Amino acid sequence: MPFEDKKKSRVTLLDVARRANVSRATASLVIRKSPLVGADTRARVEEAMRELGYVYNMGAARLRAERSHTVGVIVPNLTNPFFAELLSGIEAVIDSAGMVVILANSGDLVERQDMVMRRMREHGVDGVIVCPAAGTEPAFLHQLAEWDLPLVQVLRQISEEVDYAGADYAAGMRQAVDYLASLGHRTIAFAVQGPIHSAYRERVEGFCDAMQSRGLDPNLIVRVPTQIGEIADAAHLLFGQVEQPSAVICFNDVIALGLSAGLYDRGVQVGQNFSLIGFDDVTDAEAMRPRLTSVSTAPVTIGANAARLLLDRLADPTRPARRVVNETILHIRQSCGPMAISA
Amino acid sequence: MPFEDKKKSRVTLLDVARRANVSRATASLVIRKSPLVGADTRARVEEAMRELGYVYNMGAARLRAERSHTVGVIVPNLTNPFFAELLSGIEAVIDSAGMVVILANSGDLVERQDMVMRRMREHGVDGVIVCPAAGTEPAFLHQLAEWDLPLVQVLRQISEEVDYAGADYAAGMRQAVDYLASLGHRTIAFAVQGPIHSAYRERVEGFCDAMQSRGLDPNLIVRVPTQIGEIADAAHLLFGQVEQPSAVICFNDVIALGLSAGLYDRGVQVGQNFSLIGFDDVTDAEAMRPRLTSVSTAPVTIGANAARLLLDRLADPTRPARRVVNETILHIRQSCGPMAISA
DNA sequence: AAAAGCTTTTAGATCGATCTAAATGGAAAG
DNA sequence: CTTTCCATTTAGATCGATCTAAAAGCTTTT
Repeated sequence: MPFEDKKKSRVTLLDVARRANVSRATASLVIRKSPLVGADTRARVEEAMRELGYVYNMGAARLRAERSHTVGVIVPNLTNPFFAELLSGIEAVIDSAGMVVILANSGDLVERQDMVMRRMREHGVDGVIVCPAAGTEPAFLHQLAEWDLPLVQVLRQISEEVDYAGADYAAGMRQAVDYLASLGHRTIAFAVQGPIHSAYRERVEGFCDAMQSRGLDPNLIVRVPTQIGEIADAAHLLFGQVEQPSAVICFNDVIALGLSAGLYDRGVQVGQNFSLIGFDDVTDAEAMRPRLTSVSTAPVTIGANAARLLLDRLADPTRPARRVVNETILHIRQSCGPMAISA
Repeated sequence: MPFEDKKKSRVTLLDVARRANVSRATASLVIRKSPLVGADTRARVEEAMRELGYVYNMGAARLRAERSHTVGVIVPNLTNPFFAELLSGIEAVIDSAGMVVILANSGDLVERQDMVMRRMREHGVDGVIVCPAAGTEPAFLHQLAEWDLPLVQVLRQISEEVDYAGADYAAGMRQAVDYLASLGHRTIAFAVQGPIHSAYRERVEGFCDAMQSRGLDPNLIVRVPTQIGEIADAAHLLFGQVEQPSAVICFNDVIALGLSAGLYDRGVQVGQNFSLIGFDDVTDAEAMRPRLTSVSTAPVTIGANAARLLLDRLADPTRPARRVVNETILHIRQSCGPMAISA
């Protein structure tokens, strides 16, 4: 065998084929688990691969086959534990499909999102899962369609005609309002934060609808700072109002954590004379005191759903768009109490 | 121009070259910003690229050039916000170097780590940043070296002869012990958790050394559950001891959060008659009540350091291994008080 | 005017797989 | 014994870039 390992060069499929006394084409069929190849030949090739320490070269394969086994994931903010959980769900499903995740952070900026999108195309991803940056235009999605790059929207939606995985935020808000109302609360505030996007609007609308359908005033919406350390200090905003709320629903658990601390600072007993509900039900909710009652949106599940949507679409690019909207669950703990006590 | 856009096929460099009346080779030089090409020619080619909507094909380039502009990142657990912040630091630096991150989760399992590593090789990553799974053997690193795949260890180290980015955990422990000692505490517990790895050992050893050098007993080490919800219930472990501790240092902030809740449940006033110090200084530390005094390890910075180490190594594979060990900072807030009050 | 020395451009081979279309070999059918 | 059919196997073109070594244009020197 003159051509064994000349120098330091990579072991190629041709090397394997030679060693197994078959053609390059046959060796290729073995790798791809084609049923065409005979059992003994297959064994011989696999043996050769093992002996030579062969490593498949995706790059070369992709060039010819037009599939990269690669999925782009674009999130607006990695630092937020919520997105980390989402990512974890995506990664698990993509990985078990034998593909890999190429990760990018848009910083919730459309320009960066465009840049990152371009880079994904350059790397030839088979599809992308995107949580669209606030302010993303529908044109963005049309562009992608024109490039025929399969896309799944996650958590936020720009268009109804494109696959989407998220949670039923409006229903979650209704659950929160219903629960507080059942405890006798009539004046309920809503603490919001951050950039405006579909998930933001769904929550606000969900809150307003739920309040109005019970004949309650839905206008007690207060914006709190983005910086986590400053949220506590914003608790006073709850008390400058014309009508004094006895409860507050938070846009997410980060706000809930901050306001809980701020209320504590003011000597308000959360769960006793003031009620507080979070949104997302992150793991910390269980570790807080009082334990946080929160609407669970199960980010890991949403991520897994998004990944499955993309895999399905890759399998059949012509299938109609689907929307997988996860049910939310109100996780009741200790941060709410009956209105009677608040009086 | 007969060959414009035949069907739906991708615009190739050859198309661009034809449109600009140059050769494929010249067009290639333009893309790679070679100084060899004349200014007018460059302009013409760039114009053609724009007109045709050309997208660079990394896959093809990589095949020939043996560089994929791709970096593998392997973390043991995406769900942990600490790793999410780390990832964020890595991504930012890798991105600004014009490369992309391929992400994988080892689940802190060596077998999965091997699998994932193989996949990274198949995708032809230029290098990897790994937080090694607990129980990773030095052989793993030698293997990588043999494959000459550049690697940077992050947060945990298996070998001293390979690039490493982390924090000075031992010094951080000393800061915590020193601070508590300065407040008069003599009996200090250490609450630990999770799999055993270098970062674990460094913290434990740092704690023991710091205690011993002050003549204090370093044997009050208690293991708490991994599940965040169960940590609070484990607070009783602090009180079953022969000698009653007046303070506890936590392996990380998750434990601190849990124990803080557990102590609250038992009516212990953290910061008044019991002191508690966290480790990592995650953003939540500021939002807790009492605000958590914690040793900051700055995961985003560590991630950025790791990414820079890898970029440097890619630039010069022969350079000697470096270790970038970040200083920790004790962030004093409210969760500790003087021993006098505890009495 | 020829030679030498630049700068700029290019043809053609190459990377390592996949794909197409055809060849091969053996068993079954005529 | 030839023909047909099926299961395997294969040669050679191909994907879209980069690389090498040489050619083509210029200017400057002799």
